[in-house]
Amino acid sequence: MAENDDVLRGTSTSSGPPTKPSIALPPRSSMESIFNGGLGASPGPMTLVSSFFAENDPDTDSRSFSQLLAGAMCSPSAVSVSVRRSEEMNRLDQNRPSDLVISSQPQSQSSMFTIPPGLSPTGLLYSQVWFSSAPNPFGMSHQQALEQVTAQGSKVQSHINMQPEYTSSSVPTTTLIQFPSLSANASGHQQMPPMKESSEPSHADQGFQPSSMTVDKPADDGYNWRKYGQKQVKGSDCPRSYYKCAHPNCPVKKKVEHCLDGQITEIIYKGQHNHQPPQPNKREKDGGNPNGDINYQGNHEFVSAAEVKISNEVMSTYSNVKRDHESSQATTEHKSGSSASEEGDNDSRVDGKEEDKPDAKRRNTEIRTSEATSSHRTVTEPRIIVQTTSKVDLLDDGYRWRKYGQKVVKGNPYPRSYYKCTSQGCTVRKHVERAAIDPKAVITTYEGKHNHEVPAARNSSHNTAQLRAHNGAADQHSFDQQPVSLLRLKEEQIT
DNA sequence: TGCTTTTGACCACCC
DNA sequence: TGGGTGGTCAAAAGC
Repeated sequence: MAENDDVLRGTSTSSGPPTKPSIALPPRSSMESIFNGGLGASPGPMTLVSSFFAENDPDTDSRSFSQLLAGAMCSPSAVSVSVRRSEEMNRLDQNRPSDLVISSQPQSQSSMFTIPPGLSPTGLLYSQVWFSSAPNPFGMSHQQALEQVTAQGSKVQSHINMQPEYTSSSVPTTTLIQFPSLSANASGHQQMPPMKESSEPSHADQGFQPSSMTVDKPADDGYNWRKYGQKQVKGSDCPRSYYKCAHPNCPVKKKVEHCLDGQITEIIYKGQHNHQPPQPNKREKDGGNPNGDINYQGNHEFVSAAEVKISNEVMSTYSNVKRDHESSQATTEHKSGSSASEEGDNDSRVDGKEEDKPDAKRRNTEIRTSEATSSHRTVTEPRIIVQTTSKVDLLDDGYRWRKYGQKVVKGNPYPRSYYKCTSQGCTVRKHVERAAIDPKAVITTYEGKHNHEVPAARNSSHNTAQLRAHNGAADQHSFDQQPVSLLRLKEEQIT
């Protein structure tokens, strides 16, 4: 999908042939299969980042993280451009989520990527939807790309700031998977009509549009569920259905909110399966899951399999087009590159990793899939959040944050942390993560826009600068009062 | 006939 | 303490 490539580079379609990236990339690893699964040829947003680097500066190794970012941001079309979802971008490609923004923030210490509302770095890392249409010229997973990026950043020793919240001691109690939207309706960007889960043939030339899931049975995540209740949730048009895992003695429940049009707006899993997912057919055993996109990735625990399943479901919805045309290729890749995600392997890794998890995490796990806002009804990317005990933290951007989640991602020994602004009525969230390779490289994602002033006690100049960068970008992108996410790649100082 | 879904009612928790 | 809300139960209905 050349159009996507153009979008990713922030260039127009009129630009010349892409320069071959020269960035040195790590070889593909088994971990990669987590992110590319059957879509193995899919570059993710972080691949995009590395692509930026490479494209604009072949000599990436000699440059700092910031320089790399700056270089990336200073690509001909990206310089000081808040691209947003614009008509121009619409022209470039109507088939991609519209809100991916790559912008330069001159006033910021850090370059920023503005990512679609609700799309967290995790979402980016897991993103396989619309990026999946483009071939991955690097054979690089999103996580690897992130690592690559941050590894570059690690070479720079300036202003490294380790945030004290990065601890692995938090006891997660709840896992959420959210499907924030990638596409804003407010802009009038067209949406696909709700797609049936996987049965309807698709054609790429019809224009692939991401869409929320429409399912006859909610979230076929590999387990069998029995509906035991339904309620109309106040303040929502979407009734909420309650399901229990049909497996005997399995405590897992899930709540599914779906609108009248059938679109699932939220899926919340609670608890953890004490059994293996049923294996209705041999497709998965053969190394290809029913959808051919993502296999079980065997991530620590059963619920992780469910996460992948959910991701799988969504991806399968979105990748119908791709699958129709690339099924043979995908199958080949599955067999060769994703064998680690076959169920057998999954089982062993589930058991093995399980031992490394805090018990509390295994006790109560909840997975949520949702769209970020009611006005963003289109695509969804899995965002994985592990809720932990509530904790109020002061992070160095001046605002008061309450840590509400943390997630350890496979391949990254450092947890991701999730914070909410503690100000009354403020919905801004912050997502902080460290790179797997270099913990000094930190990615902070702000989601939303503060509706209040910085708490005075924390309103230092340094913080103000960061804040300005944050809110400045937010202002820049908070069109239509939609939530925005700012993915900040920055270097912080270890204290 | 048995399983699943629907739906009203009840219960518990939180503010 | 009471009302509101979410979660669950269980009988009825549907398949």
